[in-house]
Amino acid sequence: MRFSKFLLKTQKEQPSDVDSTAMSYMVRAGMVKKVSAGLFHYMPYFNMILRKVSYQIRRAMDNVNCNEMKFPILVSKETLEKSGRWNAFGKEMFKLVDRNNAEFALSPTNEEYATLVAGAYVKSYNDLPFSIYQIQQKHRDEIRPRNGLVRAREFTMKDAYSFHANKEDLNEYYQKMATEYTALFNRLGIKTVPVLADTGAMGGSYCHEYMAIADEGEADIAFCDCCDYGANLETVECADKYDEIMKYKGTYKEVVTPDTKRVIDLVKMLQREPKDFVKSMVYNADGNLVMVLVRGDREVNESKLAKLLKATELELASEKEIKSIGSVMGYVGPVGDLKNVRVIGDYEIKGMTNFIVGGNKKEVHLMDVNNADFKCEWADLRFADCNDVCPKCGGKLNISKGNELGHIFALGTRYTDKYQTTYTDKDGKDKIMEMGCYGIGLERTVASIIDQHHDEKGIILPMCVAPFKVDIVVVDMKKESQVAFAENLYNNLEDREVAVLLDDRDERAGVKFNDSELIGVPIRVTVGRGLDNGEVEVTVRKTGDKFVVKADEVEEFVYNLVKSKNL
RNA sequence: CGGGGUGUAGCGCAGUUUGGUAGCGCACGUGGUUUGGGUCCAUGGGGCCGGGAGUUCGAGUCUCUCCACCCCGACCA
Repeated sequence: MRFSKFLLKTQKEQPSDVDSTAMSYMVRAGMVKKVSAGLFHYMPYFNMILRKVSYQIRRAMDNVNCNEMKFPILVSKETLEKSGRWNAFGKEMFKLVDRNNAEFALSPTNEEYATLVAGAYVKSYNDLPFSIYQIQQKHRDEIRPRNGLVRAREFTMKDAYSFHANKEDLNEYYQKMATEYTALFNRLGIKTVPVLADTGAMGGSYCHEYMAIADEGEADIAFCDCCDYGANLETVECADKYDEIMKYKGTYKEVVTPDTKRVIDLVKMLQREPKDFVKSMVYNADGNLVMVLVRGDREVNESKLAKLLKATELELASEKEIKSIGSVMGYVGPVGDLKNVRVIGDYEIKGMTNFIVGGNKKEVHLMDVNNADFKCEWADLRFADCNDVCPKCGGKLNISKGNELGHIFALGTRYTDKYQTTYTDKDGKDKIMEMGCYGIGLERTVASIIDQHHDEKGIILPMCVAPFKVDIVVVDMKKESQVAFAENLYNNLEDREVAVLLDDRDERAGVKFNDSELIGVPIRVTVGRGLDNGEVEVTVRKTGDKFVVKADEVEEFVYNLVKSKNL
C-alpha cells in the first residue's frame, strides 16, 4: 500500500472525549472515529487489524475443529421467547418491528440459532461433538456505553457453540477450548488471566472469563503467581488467620462525635487510622436484619454476604429499620442491647484490639472496644487485597484491573432442553445434547493489544496483527534514486507476500517517522542520504534497534526479520 | 432512571459575566522557503455558534423548551 493513496489521517491533538490510553492512540492514529454513543466508524487501518485478529481466531477455532458459518443478525421474538431470553435479556436488546408488525431483536448472542442448527444437523452420537462459530456484529443496548470500544453498542464477536453427547465430552471440549484461548491470547501478545466467574444461580454450569490485565480495566480480578488460580475479586476467599479471638477486656469509653457519619470524618476528629475502626453495616436480607462488622478500611463483600445468608434480595437497611434494632443511622455498633438483628463479624476483627465502633446513640462512638465487649458470629465477609494469599496454593496474590476479552461457558442443557435438541445415542434412544458457548470480543482484543503494547511515541503492533510489516520511508521524494530504490524494494517484498507500507508522501522525514511510530509498524526501512554510499537503515519498532544494512542485502535482511518469530 | 457538565470550522478551544451580526491553534488550499525527527513566512477557503420558540431595533451571549454528547451514581454509616 502506498501511504499517499491510503485513507489514514493521523492527528497531533487529542480529541477531548477519549477515556482510555488505547482509545487515545487509536483516535490519534486515525483508526476509529466515534459517530455517536457507543458507535464507531472503523477506518481502514483498524479494519485491517481486525482482520488480522480474526485470522488468528480462525486458526484457533480450526484447532478445535470448529466450523465457521453465519447466522442472521435478526432473531424473531418467537425464537427468543422459546429460550426465555426475550424477557431475560430485556432492555439490553435492541428490538424492532417489521412491516407486518412481527417483532425481532438484533441478536446480542446466538445460542438459539446455534441450537436450531445443531438440532437440524445432528442426528446421532456419530455427529457429536458438533461445533460451529461465527464472527459477526453484535448489538447491545448498554445502559451506559463507555471506555470507547471496550463497551460499545455495536461490536464484533466471535461466538462459538459446541454440542455433546454427555457432560464428560462437554468438559473435555471445554478444556481444549480453554487451552486454545490461552494460546490464542499469547499469540496475540496479550497478557490474560482466566478467571473462574461467579455462576450465581446457573446450577451445575460453570464459566471462565479471560481477563486482559489493564490498569484502566472495568473489573477487579485476582490471580496467583505460583499456580493457575484466577478469580473475580469478589469471589476470592480470605482465610481466617486467627485461631483465637483476642478477648482482651478493657474498658471502653464513650466519645461525643458530632457530624461523623463517615469513617473519614471520624479519622480526622479522633486522629486515628481507618484500620483502627470497625464499621458496622446493617443489611436487610430477604426481610431479616443483619449487622455486618468489617475493619474501617475494608468494604463489605456483598456477594459473599448474600451467599452466606442464602439471600436473594440484599440491600442496606433503611433509617427506620436501623432504629428498629435500637440504633441510630450513622452511629451503628455491635456493643449494647440490640434487638432482632444477627451480628456477623469479618474474621479479621478477631485479631483487633482497642478499636472504635458506633455507640448506637446519636453523635456517640465507643473507643477502646474489644471483642469481649459484644457477641457475634464470624465469617469471611470482606474483599481480598494484595496482602492476602492465594486460596489454592498459599502463594502471593496479585490484585489487578482487567477487561473481559473472552468468556467460555459450559451451558449444560439450558438451551437444548427448551428446544428439545436431541440425538440418537448408541442404545437407540433419543437424548438431549450438552452445550457450551465461547465468545471473544474483537474490538476489545485490539484495544488490549494496544493497551499492552505502546510507548510515548505510539503503538507497537506485534508482527502477527500488524497490517503492514514494513514501512519504507522515502526521506526525500525529490531524489529519484531514493524513490526508485524504495519502489523496487516495495515490489520485491510484496512479491514475497510481505505487506509493506510505502511512505511516498511529499512530507518531511520527521513527519513520516512520527507517523510510522504512532501507527506501530514493526519494521521501518529508511531510504535516505545513506543510499549514496549504498546503505539504508532498518529500525525495529519494538526494541528500538537500528541496523545499517547494505542496500542490496536489505530485502533479505527485512524478510528474515519479518519471518523471525520474536516480533 | 437520578445528579452534574458540555454543545462555537474536520479536530482542540476562546468569546457568553456586561447583547452590537464570530476568533485562535492544528488540519486543509495557494505561493515561496526548508529538507534525517511534526520547517518557517505570506495568503486563502471553510460556521443556520446543537434545534425550536421567545425577549429586543439587534441574540453565540438573556428566557423557555427540546435534542445530542460526556462524567458520576443503587444510601460503605
